[in-house]
Amino acid sequence: MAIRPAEQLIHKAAWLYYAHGLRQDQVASQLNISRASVAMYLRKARETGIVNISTSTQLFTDDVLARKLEDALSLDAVWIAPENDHIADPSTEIAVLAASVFLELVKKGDRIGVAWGRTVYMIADIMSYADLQDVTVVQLCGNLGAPYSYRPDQCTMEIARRLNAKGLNFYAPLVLSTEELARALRAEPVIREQLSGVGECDLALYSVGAVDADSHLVKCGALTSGEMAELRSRGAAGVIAGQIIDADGKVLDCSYNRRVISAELASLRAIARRLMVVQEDSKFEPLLAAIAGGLCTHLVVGARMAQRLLDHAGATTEKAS
Amino acid sequence: MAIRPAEQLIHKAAWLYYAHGLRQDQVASQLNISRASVAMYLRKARETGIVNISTSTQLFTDDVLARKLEDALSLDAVWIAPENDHIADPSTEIAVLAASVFLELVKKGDRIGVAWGRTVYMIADIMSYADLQDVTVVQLCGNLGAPYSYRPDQCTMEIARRLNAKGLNFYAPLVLSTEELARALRAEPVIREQLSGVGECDLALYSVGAVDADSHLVKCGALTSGEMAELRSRGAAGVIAGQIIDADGKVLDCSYNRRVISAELASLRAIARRLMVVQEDSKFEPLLAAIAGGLCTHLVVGARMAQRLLDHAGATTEKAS
DNA sequence: GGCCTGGTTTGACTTTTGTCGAAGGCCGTG
DNA sequence: CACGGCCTTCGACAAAAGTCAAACCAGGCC
Repeated sequence: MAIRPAEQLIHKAAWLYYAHGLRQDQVASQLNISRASVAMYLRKARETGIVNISTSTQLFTDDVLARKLEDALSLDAVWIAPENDHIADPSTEIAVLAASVFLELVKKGDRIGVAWGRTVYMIADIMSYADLQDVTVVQLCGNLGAPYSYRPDQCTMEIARRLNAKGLNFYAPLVLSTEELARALRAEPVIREQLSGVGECDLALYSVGAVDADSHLVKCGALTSGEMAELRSRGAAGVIAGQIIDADGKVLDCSYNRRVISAELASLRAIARRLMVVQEDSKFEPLLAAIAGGLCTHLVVGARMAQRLLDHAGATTEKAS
Repeated sequence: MAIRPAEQLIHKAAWLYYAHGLRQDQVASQLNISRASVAMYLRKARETGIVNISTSTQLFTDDVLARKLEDALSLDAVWIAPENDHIADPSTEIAVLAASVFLELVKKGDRIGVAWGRTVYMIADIMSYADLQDVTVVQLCGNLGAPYSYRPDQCTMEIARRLNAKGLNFYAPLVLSTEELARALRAEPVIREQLSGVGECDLALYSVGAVDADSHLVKCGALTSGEMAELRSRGAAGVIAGQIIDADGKVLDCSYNRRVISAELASLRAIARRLMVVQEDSKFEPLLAAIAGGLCTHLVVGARMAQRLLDHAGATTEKAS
């Protein structure tokens, strides 16, 4: 597609201003337009990712706590969002951090798997725009048509839009009513192709869900709160990409899981960089399960959660020795 | 190494300002410092690459001319710096563009080979700072101790400094007086290791030198202008990483080349991304030679040079058909 | 202890940038 | 061809950011 003249101007203005360091009025006279227009073009350039302003997230990895956690849980990298005193909203803080970390982890040519949830959508919503060309964002699990604005396909699309990337979503329900139908659907070429493509991803972004009545699975009607309670008593510890896992991070053997259309945990584990983001303190056990299952290599959490994880890790190794 | 408190503050200020979008006075009151300090911290943050402002160089690849050149010369990507009307200084323009392109091509964990020359040093000098952690910059060829400020080791070091990367330079002379000594020196473990490490680079940055009396090789006394003229009559077409190549981009069979300590062209060609930058219009033949020898995959040139290259390519294919 | 020295920090000032309503074009439509 | 909607551009004003000399502080040295 040819670049529209307006876009040319935005590029030129951004180039002169940011690369050459001219002032806005100098840019304006170079391009024979008013300074106010330059200001507008520059705003657009920032909004569309033509210019990219990113801040290093080192501060949050360089923490002692973060280092200890990396060692204790043998993760590749951990970022810890502060939660002390005057941080207005810790969960937003975590999302902002996660968005930055995510953008730092994305490389050109990457294929990115994205799951679904409030956290992921919040990150997508906060994330600044970038101009990665040949990036593909794929949806990791089927849809939950629901009164929610953060459906799986929405998460995928929004992130793709922000990155200027190609979005690949598939429109299968997350969960079907019979195992038979799920099996048949998984065998469908379109679906099978999508699911097998997950293993070729370079980067994954997801959170972990809790197994309680507040879970989206319950809210969206995929499970009743009674069923959820039952699964819980049978060892359910968390939800990853729509699937229920036990405390070891293995897929729980249950009818629900067999009725789900989603990427297999094995293909998730095949993704080199798996970024997990957890906002809520209440998701301690689910997170432990996900970590136990080797479902994350990179982790973004709040300070309180980080402390709990470290305490827990310390306690278990102590017991072991 | 522990982060100094001052650096912590820079990080925090940058984070609040750029990631959260607070105003400077809001940042100031959050951190209990004056707004002026915040402004200073932010400048430092930009200068040290803690925040990264980069503008897409798409504008310069999306050119029709650039596309045609990519096809005609079968290069991976070509960037063309405009040279029309009110561009004050085309060669600076090319360097600025090259610096941006270079930064766009660098990925984390890369090993980067850097050659030497006025162009490369100018790029290094203009290039903005970045905070790549595990990047290594290696020197591609021996040193020319000389009254020049852009010696090979300087280029390497400066680029490493800007990227916050590790610089690996080796202190051997570029050219020795006897072939024997050169052979012996190349066999030295330190040198051999460095030279063999070149093949493992992911990215190379160099320009091409002309074979005339203005060449650095002559200016630095490695060759007399008489010798240079003689080599020229024997088919010398350009200089790459200190070595003289013929019109086909092959190493010229001559005593000088045998006395040089530098990366072999074969190991240069083994580098996946080879960014060549040419500023001077006079380097047309040397550039042709380098391209013929497959020594570049990515090219940054001025508009006039681009046009000449395209005309030339058109002429040769016409003749061939 | 007094006294430099180098680097921060500050308040006051200047310059630059963001924004807004109004005016000006451009294009498709009636 | 006039009209209205939509987007761009403009000038002027308000807000924000950059800058600088002076004050300040800590640490090393006499």
